[in-house]
Amino acid sequence: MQTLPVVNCLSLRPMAKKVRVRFAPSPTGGLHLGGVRTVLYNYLFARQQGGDFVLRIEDTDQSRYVPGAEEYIYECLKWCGLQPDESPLAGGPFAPYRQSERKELYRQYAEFLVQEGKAYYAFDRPDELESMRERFKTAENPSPQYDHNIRMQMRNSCALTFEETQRMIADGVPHVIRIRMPENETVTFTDMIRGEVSFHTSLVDDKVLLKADGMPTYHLAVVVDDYLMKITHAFRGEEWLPSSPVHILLWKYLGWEKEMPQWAHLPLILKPDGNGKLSKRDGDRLGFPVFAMNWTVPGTSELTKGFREMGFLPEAFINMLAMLGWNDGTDQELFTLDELIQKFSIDRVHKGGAKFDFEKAKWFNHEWIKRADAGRLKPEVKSIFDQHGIAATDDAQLEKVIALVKERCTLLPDFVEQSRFFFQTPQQWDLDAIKPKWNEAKQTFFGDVISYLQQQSYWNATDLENGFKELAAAKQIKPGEVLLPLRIMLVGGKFGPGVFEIAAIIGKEETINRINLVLQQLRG
RNA sequence: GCCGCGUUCGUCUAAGGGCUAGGACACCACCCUUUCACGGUGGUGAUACGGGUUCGAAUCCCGUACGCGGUACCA
Repeated sequence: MQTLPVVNCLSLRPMAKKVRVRFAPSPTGGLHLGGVRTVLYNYLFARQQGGDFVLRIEDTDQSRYVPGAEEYIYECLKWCGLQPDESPLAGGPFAPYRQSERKELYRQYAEFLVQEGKAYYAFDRPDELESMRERFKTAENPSPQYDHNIRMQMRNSCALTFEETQRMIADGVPHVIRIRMPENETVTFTDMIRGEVSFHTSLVDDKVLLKADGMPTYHLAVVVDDYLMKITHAFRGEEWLPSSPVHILLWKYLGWEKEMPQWAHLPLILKPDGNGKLSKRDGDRLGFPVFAMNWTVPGTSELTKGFREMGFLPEAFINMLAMLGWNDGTDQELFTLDELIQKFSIDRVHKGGAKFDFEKAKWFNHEWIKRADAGRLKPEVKSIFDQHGIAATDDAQLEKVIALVKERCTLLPDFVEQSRFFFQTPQQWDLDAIKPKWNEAKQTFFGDVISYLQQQSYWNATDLENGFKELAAAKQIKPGEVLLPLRIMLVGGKFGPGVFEIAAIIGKEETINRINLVLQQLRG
């Protein structure tokens, strides 16, 4: 008997290449919303496919090195719960994961391309490049490229003789290696999000592959490292789409075409007003965060606020980001990370850019706070209380308070305003809300309330409420007339959970104390 | 300029040739609530434009407009 075909299929499954994705930021500053979303999509895909998620640091531009930026990235990923399987910090089978530490590795590939005639040495100095651009600049072509049209007019190994080239290299003349873009080819590939995309090579410039300082550019490094690290799927921002033909040609020229990852160019996150990519500036201007966490430019006091410090829950932050450009096809908007892993699919990623809406972001956070149980919220709330000098020593009581006020909190710091009066006697009261309707009868009534409360041995919300209302009825006062004053006395303002819940928590002594305090002020 | 990618309520989006184009945020109104919230009900509000193809187009094709991205020895 032959094996059933379906069994054959299954047995072939494990042979399929293991999914490996990477997030490859350059450590130049805070981690932007869009960056975190790229991490997220990478992570979701990797987890769903049982693959690996790699963090690779693209620090090939030494002039843009910013101390602390790399640590900041680790911290962000940790906060978001999107930890890489391999990274400079965690190590892994393909170390090093920092491109600056892989510097020596890239040159051989660039030299190989030169030998193959797919790349060439170029000796042009920066000022020569600039004057070239000046010289060829016209109204129709405001930014001339270093391409096949002008290649032969520059100082490079295409235009110079073999001997001249060799001599200059021997003399140590600084040079770069550029890719030699073909003059008349069409590069076509299938993007997982956009479908078939094609470019004509005559319109793409001879990009620098290896810089004069020996460092690769992004173009070379991304191809070499994705190959060496066995990356199977490459997710990146849409801004990379125009240079994708260079990368695809590189995969081909290096002889790795069969190993090339599948590409997915993610839509951009746009500023809420007007158009354009969302930038740190927009956040400052409009008053919302753009970075995941606070970021201070080293050596300055220039602080950019982050979502974490502004009081977002990581669950909400991730959820919100996931929905910016993706949905599962149903009306569901609230997803846990596990649900996202289960349901994420690249073909449901939207093609167009999405304007960032801070109001919606806050809504996600509010929903997550409402859903979270008090225990989950406790560490965050405690730390915020610490910052505001609120001492919550009794854990059980703190949890009660959190449960009572969380539906009124959109951002974590809202817990301060919403629950300070549980722990501290109000310093100010909204007396204007009581005064207009205040009279002798009410003054007397609250005196009676105090005597009543003093006699109570039971102290819970239900009994207090019943007792208070009975007393009011006995004194011929409508509960509605005295409930608001009572609230102001206990809370200080017109907000907060049920008054008797509050009285139950702050206790007999403090309740009476607060009533007294306000009564005195009302008398004076 | 050139190249590429986009375009459904103000915003995020659903609808992959067939209903009054659905949901969410925000906004407004009402209900609940003797505070504030939560919750509930309802409302305003969109297929950029022009041509095709088709019995029928938000959906497929072409063009235009608009937006964005790229056009660095930055990523």
